[in-house]
Amino acid sequence: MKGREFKDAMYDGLSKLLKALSNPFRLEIIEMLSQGEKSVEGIVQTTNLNFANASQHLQVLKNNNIVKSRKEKQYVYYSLVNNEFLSLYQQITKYAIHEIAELEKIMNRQREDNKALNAVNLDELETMIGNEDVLLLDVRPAIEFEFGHITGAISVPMNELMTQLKGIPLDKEIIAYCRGPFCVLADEAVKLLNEKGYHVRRLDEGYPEWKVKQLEINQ
Amino acid sequence: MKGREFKDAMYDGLSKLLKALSNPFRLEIIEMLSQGEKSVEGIVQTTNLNFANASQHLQVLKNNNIVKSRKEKQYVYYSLVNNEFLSLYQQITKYAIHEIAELEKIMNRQREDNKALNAVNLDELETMIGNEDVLLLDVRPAIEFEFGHITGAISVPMNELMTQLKGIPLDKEIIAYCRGPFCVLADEAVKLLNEKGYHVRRLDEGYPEWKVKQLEINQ
DNA sequence: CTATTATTCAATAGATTTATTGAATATATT
DNA sequence: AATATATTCAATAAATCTATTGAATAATAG
Repeated sequence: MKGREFKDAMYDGLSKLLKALSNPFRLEIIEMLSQGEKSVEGIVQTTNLNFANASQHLQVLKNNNIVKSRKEKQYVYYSLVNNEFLSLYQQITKYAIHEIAELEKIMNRQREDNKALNAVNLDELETMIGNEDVLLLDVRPAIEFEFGHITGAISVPMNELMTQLKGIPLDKEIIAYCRGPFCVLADEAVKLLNEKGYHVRRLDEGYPEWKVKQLEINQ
Repeated sequence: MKGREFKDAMYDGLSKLLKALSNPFRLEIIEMLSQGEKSVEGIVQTTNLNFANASQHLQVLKNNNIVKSRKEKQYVYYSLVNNEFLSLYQQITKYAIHEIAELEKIMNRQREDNKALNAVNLDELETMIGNEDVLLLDVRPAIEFEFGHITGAISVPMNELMTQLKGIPLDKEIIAYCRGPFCVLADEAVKLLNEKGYHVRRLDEGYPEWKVKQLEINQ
């Protein structure tokens, strides 16, 4: 293989990976799968995609080694191929949030609207964990909490927050978190709890980011 | 802005960045610009693109805040927008090389063909720098060496290697490097020098990777 | 002022990507 | 066996991306 052919082959392969990532729906699917495996139906429920379309996007991700699948009964469960990919995805989103001015602006407006501007970051969270006066609140759906959650968190899914208010102490500092920086569940939780008089902030990232950070610490 | 609109806006913005990156020629342009600024003609010379096409790809990169340009006389000089982007690009390529089996295979074959399999990595290089018996050889074009090079390296552009052989000592361990992991200049240098009896290996990455590593160390 | 060089613009055809639709397949339930 | 459910497949039209071509612009040199 001549030098030119080699370069072409490498850039071709790299661009195929990036092409597979360069679609907003597929990015959203990746975020969903970074919470744990999901059936196609699970994907359909939390995105605006129909079955055939979701399946098609999942094929693209699978053909590019971004997700893998296993079949159980009539269901096909998809999940991210490994933590290395998850880490790469997070590095890309982190860059986008901090270096693309337009995205930074949109994000600030979203957080402002939901009184979630003074978010806690993962480093700050670390110093707070174990503190008796801090309550870590996971507002994702229960199934995602079961697949994995930040140590010490309690699960109160966003759609049950109103009915479970009595279980949440008014005198603690509450940190709400969800799927990641693009997830709005924690924003909604902050807004709602704030109006009820709670002292609450959101984590600026989510469970998958915490998980990757733990992996890096323990390696 | 409703939660759904927010998510859509963020994933849209992120996918636009990735779309701008998902073209093999644009990736090659990025690698060229990570050596320092270049005029459109400079890009045309080292890629297989014609002027209009190169200019078009450069516009795409510019519109997505990946490169910036300045005009001097009749020339337009393009460069990467900042080191944060350079670092992201390198993280993506690093993932591709190590986690995409097909690319890893192609790369190993390329290195095997050019006797460059036992490459030195940046950590190993660090322990060798300053050693009197090690000669660090930059085989990129002279202009790229001038824009920046690894401390202590000497410049012998690949196309002058044959004529400058007498200046290269036979008794030293030689480490050749060039633009990065996809660059074949160092492979060719290893092959040529090897056949002439030199003790030579290549750096598995290139000058831009060394530069980003220095930035991280000094921050 | 004219010619030359570097770059961009504009138009277009071909290739690729995507959403939609309806049918096909596979597994479980009755 | 018949039905229901979950998923994939196949075909297609619309949208987008890309390379090519030739013209337009801008700066310099003669």
